[in-house]
Amino acid sequence: MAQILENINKIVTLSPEEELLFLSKIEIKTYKAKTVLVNAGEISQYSFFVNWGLLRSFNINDNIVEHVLSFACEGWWIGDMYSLISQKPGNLFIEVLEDAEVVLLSRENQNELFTQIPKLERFFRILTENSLVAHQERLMDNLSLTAEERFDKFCKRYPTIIQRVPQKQIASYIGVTPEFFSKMKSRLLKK
Amino acid sequence: MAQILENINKIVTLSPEEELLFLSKIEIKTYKAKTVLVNAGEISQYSFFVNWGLLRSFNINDNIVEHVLSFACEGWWIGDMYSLISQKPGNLFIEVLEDAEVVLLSRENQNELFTQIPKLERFFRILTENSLVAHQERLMDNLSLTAEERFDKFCKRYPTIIQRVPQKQIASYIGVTPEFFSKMKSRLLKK
DNA sequence: ATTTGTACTTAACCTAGATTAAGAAAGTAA
DNA sequence: TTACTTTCTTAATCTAGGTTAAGTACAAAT
Repeated sequence: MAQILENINKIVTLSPEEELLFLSKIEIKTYKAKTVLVNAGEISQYSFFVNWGLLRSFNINDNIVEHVLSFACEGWWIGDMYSLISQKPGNLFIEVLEDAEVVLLSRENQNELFTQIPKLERFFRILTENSLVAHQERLMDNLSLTAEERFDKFCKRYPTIIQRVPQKQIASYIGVTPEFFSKMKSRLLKK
Repeated sequence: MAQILENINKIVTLSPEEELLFLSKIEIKTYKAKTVLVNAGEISQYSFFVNWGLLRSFNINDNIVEHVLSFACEGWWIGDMYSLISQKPGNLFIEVLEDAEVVLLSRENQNELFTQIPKLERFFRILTENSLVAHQERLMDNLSLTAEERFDKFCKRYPTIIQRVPQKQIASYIGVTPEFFSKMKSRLLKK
């Protein structure tokens, strides 16, 4: 039930009172697959932590092509950070891919918690640092690796995701069309 | 002299004593152009804040091609975040492009400051959040925009950088070869 | 059971950008 | 001032990956 506390306590140590305070600030909801939690154009109010199930964030460009920014399964956070921190309309959609139980933490509550429990600000500071490093690496990979190499890295890094999402979404994540992904895959199988 | 304090006070408010404590934890150095502050393969110990001058971070892939991750001029931070937080050998080089005065903040001192002055942890949390958002956008841009559109965005976002660095490094930042960049540029001039 | 939609494949053709190579500018060092 | 190095340009050729289009394989919905 409180696996989110477990997740937090891997990085900082909350006292029982702090844990209670934290729990009083969150909501838990379950969603069916295909539910859209955040729409582009809206101002985001929530970060999401996945207890179980699977979500993704993506944008849609002018040519009506989707690009997957991230997947989030058990134990991962997801949100439209740009909209959350700027409080301007975001560019991301966040959608449920598999029925999911999700912890909702509102921006206001999060900011209150930051002053009430500095250790939580540390937790999110570290979380954000790790996310930044991952994005920097993905950016450099997109600049210097081939699609095949990016796919290879994706498989090693997120072996469980591959079984769980339609392959066109993996194609989108690594930055190729579904058609090319299919061609590449059959090429790899021949080896 | 203390423009770094000005920079911090735009986001959080330090008391005079906190400012003094902070100043006691940093070093200021000047470097000549072409100095390399961080080498790939080394474990990074410092974050850098640019008082004046210009730095860049980049990596070199297996084919000996450079890819610029970021530029940093007056008022910007730069560092090899991956190596700093993991304390493993990094993949980045950080190099001085124009003679520069730089504030050095060691990882140890930064961590001490985080506990001594929680507001500083907030400052860096917000800084990291903003950087993450910028990297997310750049990632999506690389997936969905043409080289020309990325160049256009770069010009609007960093108008001063263009005058100051060799164009092959802008090419590298937006993710094209110098030859293609040159072709694209002359194509744009004809319009 | 049949339609409807969504995911995946295959193949022909196309293009943005890479590669290779060579020369012109321009900065730097002696 | 000359020589050396680095940057930039131009042009021919090449390729990773995109586009278009048609067909297949399932699910899910009626």
